[in-house]
Amino acid sequence: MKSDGNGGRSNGDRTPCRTCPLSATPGLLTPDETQRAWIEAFKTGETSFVRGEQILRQGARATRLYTVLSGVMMRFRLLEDGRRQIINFMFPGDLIGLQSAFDAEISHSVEALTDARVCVFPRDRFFDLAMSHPRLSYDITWLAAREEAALEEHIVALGQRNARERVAWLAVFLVQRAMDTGVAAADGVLRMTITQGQVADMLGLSLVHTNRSMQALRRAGLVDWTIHAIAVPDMAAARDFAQMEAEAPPPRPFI
Amino acid sequence: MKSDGNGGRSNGDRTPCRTCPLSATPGLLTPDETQRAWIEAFKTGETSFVRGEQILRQGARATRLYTVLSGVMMRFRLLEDGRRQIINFMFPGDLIGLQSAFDAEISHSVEALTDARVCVFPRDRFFDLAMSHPRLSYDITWLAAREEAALEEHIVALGQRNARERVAWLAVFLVQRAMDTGVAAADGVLRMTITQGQVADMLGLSLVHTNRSMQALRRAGLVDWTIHAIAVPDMAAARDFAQMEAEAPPPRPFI
DNA sequence: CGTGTTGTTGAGTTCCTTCAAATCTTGTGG
DNA sequence: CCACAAGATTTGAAGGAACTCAACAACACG
Repeated sequence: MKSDGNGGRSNGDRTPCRTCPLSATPGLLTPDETQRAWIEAFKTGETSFVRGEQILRQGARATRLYTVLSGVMMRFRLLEDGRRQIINFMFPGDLIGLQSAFDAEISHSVEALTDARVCVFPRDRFFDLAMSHPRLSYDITWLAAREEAALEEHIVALGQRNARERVAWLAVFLVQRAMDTGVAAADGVLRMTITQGQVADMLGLSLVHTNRSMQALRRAGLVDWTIHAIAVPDMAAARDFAQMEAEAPPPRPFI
Repeated sequence: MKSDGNGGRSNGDRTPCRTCPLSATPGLLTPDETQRAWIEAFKTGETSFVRGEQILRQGARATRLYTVLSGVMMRFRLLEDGRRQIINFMFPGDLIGLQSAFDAEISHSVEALTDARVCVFPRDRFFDLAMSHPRLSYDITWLAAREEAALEEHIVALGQRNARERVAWLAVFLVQRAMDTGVAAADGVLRMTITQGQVADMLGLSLVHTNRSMQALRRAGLVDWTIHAIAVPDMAAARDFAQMEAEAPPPRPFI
């Protein structure tokens, strides 16, 4: 094991794409044999991160693209005065650092929220890949469009919902996403360590007010969110409270 | 002239891509001769919209993709109770409806903020285009990634800034964007009709508070925003007030 | 068994919203 | 060209949502 420039430990075990763990994920569309071969050729290795480690650092020059193999990550932006805004989350199958394929400097950091493992691709071969394998390029565009839709949701949440609605919205979003990607069982409980300070930074609320909002939702029986786990006993009720529309996301491709 | 299903008037004048008005825009990378031919083959026509008309309607099934040729548009989302959140803006060269290339139902509406003209592409040929012309597909991914970065900014603004900072942020964003795309001269003044109600819906603020914030910025000499025009006399000062980082966007490709 | 991190609670203040009404603009028809 | 209606902006006042400051309790880790 050796440490690479970006932190995290790359390790010799390189899962062949044929036995990619993501193939077992119900919400993901497994690529066909041909695509798999292309992906395998593009891939340079794998890296593991422990909870709290950073995959990308704001302001750095990006040299890689990643796909999440296991674990959950968050993407955030730091302001000069130290304030932090969490932009969104990455679950297995999500692509990390697509913007960095185009920009010299990255505008955000990415940190592991749980222990995580990622698949590594070289940034400088991305253009060639896109030219020679249009099908993969198409799937990447698909992923980018979907990511955009998620950010759209986040904007609506921040712009139109009050504190308790935001907390409920985020809980439902995370638990749903986790169930879709196999990170959580289908029982509405996501076991993951998130501090209230992090929740506050996702939702644009103060820590104290976040705490009180979480308590209110717990008393109401809608969301029981502790540092260890998020539990949403009745997804429909919580969704309703947060004014979310039920959506069945179509299966997504992955790289 | 005849009206098509989505509103707007398509008209017989079809600008050949060779003389595309976007070529004159400083912030846009004109495609080369080969690409231009592909684009021209993909294009089905042009449509004009007057201020207030809708290009896409939330919940409808999408059949087309558009590129803005002239004018400014906004993309927004309606909640069940009538609240509205404006997601972002489209300036010349921006692609409209990329998500609709993948999703059956669109999650937002798009409306013309000024009289506008768009270039129309058929959605059902998008996949074929991506397969046969990887270079165009790559550029579209580029655009999607850039759009994502803009939404990221919006999230930071809503999550971390107070009312006056948000108004200043939006003013700078719009004026800068307008100057980059040739919609406004390089004098920091964007002549465009935007009501305070619209501004409120972009920023997640009440109309009354939006009004008071705008007045405060006017008194401070930072932003003079009337229904007819946005004036930012000193971009650097306004940017500083809104805690924005100065950025020189690289030229963007367009379709 | 300390020490640092995270969560909880109380009190006071600020920011933002809501409601309501008045003024100003703009467009339209007579 | 004026009168009028509809839409947009402005102002005041009061209430509520969210923030800050500050202290303490619970927990996790070496």
